[in-house]
Amino acid sequence: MNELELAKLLFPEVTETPEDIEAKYPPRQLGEGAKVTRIAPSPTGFMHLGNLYGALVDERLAHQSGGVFFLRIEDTDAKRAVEGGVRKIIEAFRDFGLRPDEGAVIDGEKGSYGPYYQRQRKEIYHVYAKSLVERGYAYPCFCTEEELNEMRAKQEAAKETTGYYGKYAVWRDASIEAVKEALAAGKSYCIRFRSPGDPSRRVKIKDLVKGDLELPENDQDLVLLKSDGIPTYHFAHVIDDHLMGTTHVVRGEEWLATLPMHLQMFQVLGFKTPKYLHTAQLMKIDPETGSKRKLSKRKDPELALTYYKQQGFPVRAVMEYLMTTLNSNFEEWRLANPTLPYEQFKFTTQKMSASGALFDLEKLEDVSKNVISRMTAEEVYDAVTEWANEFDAELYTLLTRDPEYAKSIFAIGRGGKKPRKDFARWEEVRAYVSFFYDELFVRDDSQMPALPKETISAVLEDYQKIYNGADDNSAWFERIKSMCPQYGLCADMKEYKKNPDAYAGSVGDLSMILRVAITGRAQSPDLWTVCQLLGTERVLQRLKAAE
RNA sequence: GGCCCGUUGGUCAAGAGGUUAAGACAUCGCCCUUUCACGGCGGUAACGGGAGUUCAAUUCUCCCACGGGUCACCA
Repeated sequence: MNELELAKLLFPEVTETPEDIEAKYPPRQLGEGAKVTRIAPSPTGFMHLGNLYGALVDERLAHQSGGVFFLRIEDTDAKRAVEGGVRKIIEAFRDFGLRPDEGAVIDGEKGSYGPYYQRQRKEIYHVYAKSLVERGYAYPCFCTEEELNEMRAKQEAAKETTGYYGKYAVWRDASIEAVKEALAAGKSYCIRFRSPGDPSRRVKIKDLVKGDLELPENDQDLVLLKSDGIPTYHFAHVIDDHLMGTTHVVRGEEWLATLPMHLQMFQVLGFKTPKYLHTAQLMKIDPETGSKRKLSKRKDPELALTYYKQQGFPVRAVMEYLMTTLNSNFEEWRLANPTLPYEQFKFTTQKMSASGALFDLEKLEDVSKNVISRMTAEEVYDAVTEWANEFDAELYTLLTRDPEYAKSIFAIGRGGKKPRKDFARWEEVRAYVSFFYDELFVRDDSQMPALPKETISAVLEDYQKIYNGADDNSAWFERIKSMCPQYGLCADMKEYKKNPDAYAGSVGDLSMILRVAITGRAQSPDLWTVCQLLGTERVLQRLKAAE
């Protein structure tokens, strides 16, 4: 078989050589140890937590080392592409604060190692494919889908390894006449790799997450170019990451099985192999079966990035949560450095876990509460209104009607050494602030203390007479205490705890009556502060309404 | 089924031959307190099983079990 003739026959349009292409992608001029990483999603229109998880590793690795982090769109599968999918990807990364230095952007792309859309790189792949044919490392295969299915069925029945390899690689050693004949007949074909591998031999590779690996060599004649001339992931990965100068490939561990293929191609093409990081899958406990399983797009809404946006988790909270699962020493660092941005944490691949992390929503909420507690009232206000503008129109209207009032609500218990942690998501703000707005206020009388109705009514009525909005915190509380004796309540909690039977109740009960009347519920921030914000008129109104 | 990866409390996890087997979340109790929250103190709770190597194994080796992944002209 004449390889040169075959190559010319298959790729008449290709005039360039690999050397020509290489010349257009000079090595990057970066500092010592600078890492080049990439996030390479398919435009399926669905961004999930796993994408973000990997992207954060990429971003940190690159930016921590003075390297480059770029976004490449893997749109080689026309069937799965979704209208507007690319836009969603770009927006999702932007929303979560991950900024690629190069690659696809909203209207086009930036950077000099493009194109960053694989469909636009067709000619490049063809140059390398042609070169492989010339060198005897690739050949056309005219098998139809039916033929391949049949072959697989036979292999399964015979309990043999399935696939296109060895004696099953029927076009591997076809004569040039046979190829010409098939071509003349207009048969559809793909270009396959002529694998030099032998599965009884093993390849050794050190994965930065998984450690030392020993895998059987690949002997599958995988498809390089599909019949439409577009490459498969495998071929595109090798060519692109070589040309774009990727130093570290971060991807999910589902790629481990095909790693030997990729290593083999890097070798045959004479490319330097990048470092690999195969990250563990994010798992969750299936509520139905109770067992651990991979997060699934279909079953788990919390996997979609849009879920976090809707729920109103602050971006930083999601990123910090991801950091805690990514690097086990992050939490320790965070405790020691409560106010530093996570970007200052030294992220290392050594601390990455090789086993799959269970996604833990409760932990996320805890992280989120901490993140929110560190924000200023102003920042909370901005974030909540931005969220409400999209997801809760009524709340948005109420908050923006009087921004200063809203900010003073968020300022309660904030800024000190022990900030309150009332909510983890913006979605919870509505309930939290409800009693500050008459439109949202609801009183739950079942929260009233177990005292006779007459006592409760009397307290409410009497308090209206003596309430003074000008009281400071201690004068305010003294006044409440002074009311106690007339209802047989104990004004001193310590005394009450010693002799609970001597009294009908305590100042705590009296306070609770007022609390429920004013806030509608048994839990609220400091009542005096709440009253100050509500203003005398509304306080009296609510006391009266509760009588 | 073949191949590959993984397995420390309910969850995330540190530990890399000799430890009272960290810490965080969750949970429970106590304290602080007019409620809640915050905070403080304390409790319950773990090395999947079996062989082997060794004076010593959670840590090394092998087998098993379990969980996961992968076996496409999808990524």
